[in-house]
Amino acid sequence: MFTGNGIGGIDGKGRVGIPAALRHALEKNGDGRFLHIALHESDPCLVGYDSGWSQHLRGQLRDDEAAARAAGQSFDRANRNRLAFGATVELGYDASGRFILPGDMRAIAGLEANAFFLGTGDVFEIWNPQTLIATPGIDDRLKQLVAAQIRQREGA
Amino acid sequence: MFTGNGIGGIDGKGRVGIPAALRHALEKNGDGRFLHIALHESDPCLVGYDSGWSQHLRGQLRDDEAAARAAGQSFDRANRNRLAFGATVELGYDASGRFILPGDMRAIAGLEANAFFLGTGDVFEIWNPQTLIATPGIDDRLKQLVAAQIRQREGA
DNA sequence: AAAAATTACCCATTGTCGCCCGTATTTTCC
DNA sequence: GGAAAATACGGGCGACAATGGGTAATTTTT
Repeated sequence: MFTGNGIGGIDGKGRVGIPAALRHALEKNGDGRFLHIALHESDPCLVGYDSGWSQHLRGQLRDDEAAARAAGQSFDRANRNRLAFGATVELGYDASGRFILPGDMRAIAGLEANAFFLGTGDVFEIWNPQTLIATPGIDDRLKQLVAAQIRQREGA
Repeated sequence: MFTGNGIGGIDGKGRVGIPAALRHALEKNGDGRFLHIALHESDPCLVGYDSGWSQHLRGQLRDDEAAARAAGQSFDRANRNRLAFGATVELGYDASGRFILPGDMRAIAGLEANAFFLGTGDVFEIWNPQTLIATPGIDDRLKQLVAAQIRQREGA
Protein backbone atom coordinates (compact mmCIF):
# COMPACT_ATOMS: atom_id res chain seq x y z
CA MET A 1 0.00 0.00 0.00
CA PHE A 2 1.39 3.34 -1.02
CA THR A 3 0.31 6.10 1.32
CA GLY A 4 1.54 9.55 2.05
CA ASN A 5 3.47 11.91 -0.13
CA GLY A 6 6.72 13.76 -0.41
CA ILE A 7 9.09 15.62 -2.63
CA GLY A 8 12.14 14.01 -4.10
CA GLY A 9 14.89 16.11 -5.57
CA ILE A 10 16.33 15.68 -9.05
CA ASP A 11 20.05 16.31 -9.22
CA GLY A 12 22.29 17.31 -12.05
CA LYS A 13 22.78 13.75 -13.20
CA GLY A 14 19.06 13.22 -13.54
CA ARG A 15 18.72 11.09 -10.46
CA VAL A 16 15.35 11.17 -8.75
CA GLY A 17 15.19 10.48 -5.04
CA ILE A 18 12.28 8.48 -3.66
CA PRO A 19 10.88 9.83 -0.39
CA ALA A 20 11.37 7.41 2.44
CA ALA A 21 7.69 6.82 3.12
CA LEU A 22 7.05 5.43 -0.34
CA ARG A 23 10.37 3.70 -0.57
CA HIS A 24 9.54 1.52 2.38
CA ALA A 25 6.35 0.40 0.71
CA LEU A 26 8.34 -0.48 -2.41
CA GLU A 27 10.81 -2.59 -0.52
CA LYS A 28 8.05 -4.41 1.26
CA ASN A 29 6.29 -5.77 -1.83
CA GLY A 30 9.01 -5.81 -4.44
CA ASP A 31 12.10 -7.93 -4.63
CA GLY A 32 15.38 -6.15 -4.81
CA ARG A 33 15.80 -2.48 -5.48
CA PHE A 34 13.58 -2.19 -8.51
CA LEU A 35 10.51 -0.19 -9.38
CA HIS A 36 8.22 0.01 -12.39
CA ILE A 37 7.33 3.28 -14.05
CA ALA A 38 4.48 3.75 -16.50
CA LEU A 39 2.55 6.62 -18.07
CA HIS A 40 -0.60 7.77 -16.34
CA GLU A 41 -3.83 7.01 -18.12
CA SER A 42 -5.15 10.52 -18.35
CA ASP A 43 -3.05 12.99 -16.39
CA PRO A 44 0.35 14.46 -17.23
CA CYS A 45 2.28 12.50 -14.65
CA LEU A 46 3.92 9.12 -14.18
CA VAL A 47 2.81 6.09 -12.23
CA GLY A 48 5.09 3.92 -10.13
CA TYR A 49 4.65 0.55 -8.48
CA ASP A 50 6.51 -2.53 -7.32
CA SER A 51 7.12 -5.77 -9.17
CA GLY A 52 4.36 -7.53 -7.25
CA TRP A 53 1.77 -5.14 -8.58
CA SER A 54 3.23 -5.46 -12.04
CA GLN A 55 2.44 -9.16 -12.04
CA HIS A 56 -1.03 -8.39 -10.83
CA LEU A 57 -1.50 -6.07 -13.79
CA ARG A 58 -0.49 -8.76 -16.26
CA GLY A 59 -2.96 -11.18 -14.78
CA GLN A 60 -5.65 -8.59 -15.05
CA LEU A 61 -4.80 -8.06 -18.69
CA ARG A 62 -5.22 -11.76 -19.37
CA ASP A 63 -8.52 -11.87 -17.56
CA ASP A 64 -9.82 -8.84 -19.41
CA GLU A 65 -9.03 -10.45 -22.71
CA ALA A 66 -10.67 -13.72 -21.74
CA ALA A 67 -13.77 -11.89 -20.53
CA ALA A 68 -14.04 -9.87 -23.71
CA ARG A 69 -13.77 -13.00 -25.79
CA ALA A 70 -16.37 -14.81 -23.76
CA ALA A 71 -18.72 -11.87 -24.24
CA GLY A 72 -18.01 -11.87 -27.95
CA GLN A 73 -16.57 -8.39 -27.82
CA SER A 74 -13.57 -7.32 -29.73
CA PHE A 75 -10.33 -6.88 -27.89
CA ASP A 76 -7.49 -4.89 -29.28
CA ARG A 77 -4.70 -6.98 -27.91
CA ALA A 78 -2.01 -5.32 -29.98
CA ASN A 79 -2.62 -1.88 -28.57
CA ARG A 80 -3.24 -3.04 -25.05
CA ASN A 81 0.08 -4.82 -25.01
CA ARG A 82 1.91 -1.92 -26.54
CA LEU A 83 0.95 0.26 -23.63
CA ALA A 84 1.17 -2.38 -20.93
CA PHE A 85 4.61 -3.59 -21.88
CA GLY A 86 6.14 -1.03 -24.18
CA ALA A 87 5.32 2.10 -22.23
CA THR A 88 6.53 0.61 -18.96
CA VAL A 89 10.08 0.41 -17.74
CA GLU A 90 11.71 -1.39 -14.88
CA LEU A 91 14.37 0.69 -13.18
CA GLY A 92 16.85 -0.02 -10.44
CA TYR A 93 17.54 2.43 -7.65
CA ASP A 94 20.60 2.81 -5.47
CA ALA A 95 21.01 2.34 -1.75
CA SER A 96 19.85 5.86 -1.02
CA GLY A 97 16.70 5.47 -3.10
CA ARG A 98 17.53 7.24 -6.34
CA PHE A 99 16.74 6.08 -9.85
CA ILE A 100 17.47 7.49 -13.28
CA LEU A 101 14.41 8.32 -15.30
CA PRO A 102 14.68 7.87 -19.07
CA GLY A 103 14.73 11.20 -20.82
CA ASP A 104 11.54 10.64 -22.77
CA MET A 105 9.48 9.91 -19.69
CA ARG A 106 10.96 12.82 -17.90
CA ALA A 107 9.96 15.04 -20.79
CA ILE A 108 6.38 13.80 -20.83
CA ALA A 109 5.91 14.44 -17.13
CA GLY A 110 7.71 17.76 -17.46
CA LEU A 111 9.96 16.97 -14.51
CA GLU A 112 12.67 19.48 -13.71
CA ALA A 113 14.20 20.12 -10.31
CA ASN A 114 11.61 18.51 -8.03
CA ALA A 115 9.37 15.48 -8.22
CA PHE A 116 6.26 15.23 -6.09
CA PHE A 117 5.41 11.69 -5.05
CA LEU A 118 1.82 10.91 -4.18
CA GLY A 119 0.67 7.57 -2.83
CA THR A 120 -2.66 6.40 -4.19
CA GLY A 121 -3.01 2.93 -2.68
CA ASP A 122 -1.92 0.31 -5.17
CA VAL A 123 0.42 2.67 -6.95
CA PHE A 124 1.89 6.12 -6.57
CA GLU A 125 2.11 9.08 -8.88
CA ILE A 126 5.05 11.28 -9.78
CA TRP A 127 4.34 14.89 -10.64
CA ASN A 128 6.07 18.07 -11.45
CA PRO A 129 4.67 20.10 -8.53
CA GLN A 130 3.86 23.08 -10.74
CA THR A 131 2.01 20.85 -13.16
CA LEU A 132 -0.10 19.37 -10.41
CA ILE A 133 -1.07 22.81 -9.17
CA ALA A 134 -1.91 23.92 -12.68
CA THR A 135 -3.98 20.84 -13.51
CA PRO A 136 -7.73 21.37 -13.23
CA GLY A 137 -9.88 18.90 -11.38
CA ILE A 138 -7.48 18.25 -8.53
CA ASP A 139 -8.61 18.93 -5.00
CA ASP A 140 -7.53 22.33 -3.71
CA ARG A 141 -6.38 20.96 -0.39
CA LEU A 142 -3.92 18.73 -2.18
CA LYS A 143 -2.60 21.67 -4.14
CA GLN A 144 -2.13 23.61 -0.93
CA LEU A 145 -0.18 20.68 0.44
CA VAL A 146 2.14 20.68 -2.51
CA ALA A 147 2.58 24.43 -2.44
CA ALA A 148 3.45 24.31 1.25
CA GLN A 149 6.09 21.66 0.70
CA ILE A 150 7.67 23.56 -2.13
CA ARG A 151 7.79 26.69 -0.04
CA GLN A 152 9.38 24.85 2.82
CA ARG A 153 11.97 23.28 0.58
CA GLU A 154 13.00 26.43 -1.14
CA GLY A 155 12.87 28.49 2.01
CA ALA A 156 15.54 26.30 3.52
CA MET B 1 9.16 -10.94 -21.40
CA PHE B 2 9.86 -7.99 -23.62
CA THR B 3 9.21 -4.73 -21.83
CA GLY B 4 10.33 -1.20 -22.40
CA ASN B 5 11.34 0.47 -25.60
CA GLY B 6 14.21 2.20 -27.29
CA ILE B 7 15.69 3.44 -30.50
CA GLY B 8 18.35 1.51 -32.33
CA GLY B 9 20.41 3.24 -34.96
CA ILE B 10 20.92 1.94 -38.47
CA ASP B 11 24.40 2.62 -39.78
CA GLY B 12 25.76 2.91 -43.27
CA LYS B 13 26.33 -0.81 -43.55
CA GLY B 14 22.70 -1.53 -42.79
CA ARG B 15 23.31 -2.80 -39.30
CA VAL B 16 20.48 -2.36 -36.83
CA GLY B 17 21.36 -2.06 -33.16
CA ILE B 18 19.12 -3.67 -30.57
CA PRO B 19 18.56 -1.53 -27.47
CA ALA B 20 20.02 -3.10 -24.36
CA ALA B 21 16.72 -3.52 -22.53
CA LEU B 22 15.27 -5.79 -25.21
CA ARG B 23 18.54 -7.48 -25.98
CA HIS B 24 18.75 -8.79 -22.45
CA ALA B 25 15.32 -10.33 -22.77
CA LEU B 26 16.42 -11.99 -25.99
CA GLU B 27 19.50 -13.51 -24.45
CA LYS B 28 17.52 -14.79 -21.52
CA ASN B 29 15.11 -16.93 -23.52
CA GLY B 30 16.98 -17.64 -26.72
CA ASP B 31 20.07 -19.68 -27.25
CA GLY B 32 23.01 -18.02 -28.86
CA ARG B 33 22.97 -14.66 -30.56
CA PHE B 34 19.99 -15.22 -32.82
CA LEU B 35 16.61 -13.60 -33.23
CA HIS B 36 13.57 -14.21 -35.40
CA ILE B 37 12.00 -11.49 -37.47
CA ALA B 38 8.54 -11.69 -39.00
CA LEU B 39 6.02 -9.36 -40.59
CA HIS B 40 3.32 -7.90 -38.40
CA GLU B 41 -0.11 -9.23 -39.25
CA SER B 42 -1.84 -5.90 -39.53
CA ASP B 43 0.49 -2.96 -38.98
CA PRO B 44 3.38 -1.63 -41.08
CA CYS B 45 6.13 -2.83 -38.79
CA LEU B 46 8.18 -5.93 -38.05
CA VAL B 47 7.92 -8.36 -35.18
CA GLY B 48 10.87 -9.87 -33.36
CA TYR B 49 11.17 -12.68 -30.85
CA ASP B 50 13.53 -15.32 -29.54
CA SER B 51 13.84 -18.90 -30.66
CA GLY B 52 11.90 -20.13 -27.64
CA TRP B 53 8.82 -18.17 -28.60
CA SER B 54 8.93 -19.40 -32.17
CA GLN B 55 8.04 -22.82 -30.84
CA HIS B 56 5.01 -21.46 -29.02
CA LEU B 57 3.68 -19.81 -32.14
CA ARG B 58 1.87 -22.86 -33.36
CA GLY B 59 -0.14 -23.15 -30.18
CA GLN B 60 -0.81 -19.45 -30.16
CA LEU B 61 -2.33 -19.61 -33.61
CA ARG B 62 -4.55 -22.51 -32.60
CA ASP B 63 -5.84 -20.55 -29.63
CA ASP B 64 -6.51 -17.51 -31.73
CA GLU B 65 -8.48 -19.52 -34.22
CA ALA B 66 -10.56 -21.16 -31.52
CA ALA B 67 -11.27 -17.81 -29.94
CA ALA B 68 -12.28 -16.25 -33.24
CA ARG B 69 -14.61 -19.16 -33.95
CA ALA B 70 -16.18 -18.91 -30.53
CA ALA B 71 -16.76 -15.22 -31.06
CA GLY B 72 -18.24 -15.87 -34.47
CA GLN B 73 -15.51 -14.00 -36.26
CA SER B 74 -13.83 -15.09 -39.42
CA PHE B 75 -10.34 -16.49 -39.33
CA ASP B 76 -8.15 -16.84 -42.38
CA ARG B 77 -5.98 -19.71 -41.31
CA ALA B 78 -4.16 -20.12 -44.60
CA ASN B 79 -2.88 -16.59 -44.68
CA ARG B 80 -2.13 -16.48 -40.99
CA ASN B 81 0.10 -19.49 -41.42
CA ARG B 82 1.78 -18.04 -44.46
CA LEU B 83 2.68 -14.97 -42.47
CA ALA B 84 3.57 -16.71 -39.28
CA PHE B 85 5.85 -19.32 -40.75
CA GLY B 86 6.71 -18.32 -44.29
CA ALA B 87 7.60 -14.69 -43.87
CA THR B 88 10.12 -15.10 -41.10
CA VAL B 89 13.87 -15.13 -40.98
CA GLU B 90 16.37 -16.13 -38.36
CA LEU B 91 19.22 -13.68 -38.07
CA GLY B 92 22.41 -13.61 -36.08
CA TYR B 93 23.64 -10.52 -34.32
CA ASP B 94 27.12 -9.54 -33.25
CA ALA B 95 28.56 -9.04 -29.79
CA SER B 96 27.32 -5.48 -29.59
CA GLY B 97 23.79 -6.42 -30.59
CA ARG B 98 23.57 -5.53 -34.27
CA PHE B 99 22.00 -7.53 -37.06
CA ILE B 100 21.58 -7.01 -40.79
CA LEU B 101 18.00 -6.84 -41.97
CA PRO B 102 17.20 -8.29 -45.40
CA GLY B 103 16.43 -5.55 -47.87
CA ASP B 104 12.86 -6.60 -48.55
CA MET B 105 11.90 -6.56 -44.90
CA ARG B 106 13.56 -3.26 -44.40
CA ALA B 107 11.55 -1.88 -47.27
CA ILE B 108 8.24 -3.19 -45.93
CA ALA B 109 8.75 -1.52 -42.59
CA GLY B 110 10.10 1.59 -44.28
CA LEU B 111 13.16 1.64 -42.06
CA GLU B 112 15.72 4.32 -42.69
CA ALA B 113 18.08 5.84 -40.15
CA ASN B 114 16.38 4.85 -36.90
CA ALA B 115 14.47 1.80 -35.72
CA PHE B 116 12.10 2.08 -32.78
CA PHE B 117 11.89 -1.09 -30.71
CA LEU B 118 8.72 -1.61 -28.69
CA GLY B 119 8.28 -4.47 -26.23
CA THR B 120 4.83 -6.04 -26.20
CA GLY B 121 5.25 -8.95 -23.80
CA ASP B 122 5.85 -12.11 -25.77
CA VAL B 123 7.40 -10.31 -28.71
CA PHE B 124 8.63 -6.88 -29.68
CA GLU B 125 7.91 -4.66 -32.64
CA ILE B 126 10.27 -2.71 -34.86
CA TRP B 127 8.99 0.54 -36.33
CA ASN B 128 10.13 3.43 -38.35
CA PRO B 129 9.43 6.12 -35.73
CA GLN B 130 7.73 8.38 -38.23
CA THR B 131 5.48 5.58 -39.38
CA LEU B 132 4.38 4.81 -35.84
CA ILE B 133 3.48 8.43 -35.24
CA ALA B 134 1.55 8.55 -38.50
CA THR B 135 -0.35 5.32 -37.90
CA PRO B 136 -3.91 5.81 -36.65
CA GLY B 137 -5.23 3.84 -33.71
CA ILE B 138 -2.07 3.95 -31.67
CA ASP B 139 -2.23 5.56 -28.27
CA ASP B 140 -1.07 9.15 -28.13
CA ARG B 141 1.08 8.52 -25.12
CA LEU B 142 3.19 6.09 -27.09
CA LYS B 143 3.55 8.57 -29.89
CA GLN B 144 4.73 11.15 -27.40
CA LEU B 145 7.33 8.73 -26.12
CA VAL B 146 8.64 8.15 -29.61
CA ALA B 147 8.65 11.82 -30.45
CA ALA B 148 10.54 12.65 -27.27
CA GLN B 149 13.18 10.06 -28.00
CA ILE B 150 13.69 11.26 -31.53
CA ARG B 151 14.03 14.80 -30.29
CA GLN B 152 16.52 13.75 -27.67
CA ARG B 153 18.56 11.77 -30.15
CA GLU B 154 18.75 14.47 -32.76
CA GLY B 155 19.17 17.24 -30.24
CA ALA B 156 22.39 15.68 -29.06
C1' DA C 1 39.15 -18.68 -62.33
C1' DA C 2 39.82 -13.90 -60.98
C1' DA C 3 37.63 -9.78 -59.37
C1' DA C 4 34.10 -7.53 -56.96
C1' DA C 5 30.65 -7.29 -53.65
C1' DT C 6 28.54 -8.88 -49.60
C1' DT C 7 28.55 -10.73 -45.07
C1' DA C 8 30.09 -12.09 -40.71
C1' DC C 9 33.31 -11.35 -37.15
C1' DC C 10 36.53 -8.62 -34.47
C1' DC C 11 38.76 -4.49 -32.42
C1' DA C 12 38.85 0.40 -30.80
C1' DT C 13 36.75 4.68 -29.14
C1' DT C 14 33.44 7.43 -26.94
C1' DG C 15 29.98 8.56 -23.91
C1' DT C 16 26.68 7.25 -20.57
C1' DC C 17 24.87 4.67 -16.81
C1' DG C 18 25.10 2.08 -12.59
C1' DC C 19 27.26 1.49 -8.41
C1' DC C 20 29.87 2.87 -4.48
C1' DC C 21 31.58 5.91 -1.06
C1' DG C 22 31.79 10.20 1.80
C1' DT C 23 29.29 13.88 4.01
C1' DA C 24 25.85 17.05 5.77
C1' DT C 25 21.36 17.42 7.64
C1' DT C 26 17.40 15.64 9.82
C1' DT C 27 14.90 12.51 12.69
C1' DT C 28 14.39 9.16 16.42
C1' DC C 29 15.19 7.17 20.69
C1' DC C 30 17.11 6.88 25.10
C1' DG D 1 19.46 17.27 25.30
C1' DG D 2 22.75 14.19 23.36
C1' DA D 3 23.86 10.12 20.79
C1' DA D 4 22.75 7.21 17.13
C1' DA D 5 20.47 6.09 13.17
C1' DA D 6 18.34 7.29 8.99
C1' DT D 7 17.74 10.34 5.08
C1' DA D 8 19.20 13.11 1.34
C1' DC D 9 22.70 14.72 -1.86
C1' DG D 10 27.11 15.48 -4.35
C1' DG D 11 31.01 13.41 -6.63
C1' DG D 12 34.12 9.72 -8.53
C1' DC D 13 35.08 5.54 -10.84
C1' DG D 14 34.39 1.32 -13.35
C1' DA D 15 31.47 -1.24 -16.54
C1' DC D 16 28.77 -1.48 -20.28
C1' DA D 17 26.18 0.31 -24.37
C1' DA D 18 26.48 2.37 -28.70
C1' DT D 19 28.89 3.41 -32.85
C1' DG D 20 32.54 3.53 -36.31
C1' DG D 21 35.87 1.18 -38.76
C1' DG D 22 38.71 -2.77 -40.42
C1' DT D 23 39.65 -7.58 -42.10
C1' DA D 24 38.94 -12.06 -43.63
C1' DA D 25 35.84 -15.46 -45.56
C1' DT D 26 32.09 -16.43 -48.54
C1' DT D 27 29.36 -15.66 -52.44
C1' DT D 28 28.31 -13.67 -56.88
C1' DT D 29 29.54 -11.93 -61.23
C1' DT D 30 32.17 -11.45 -65.26
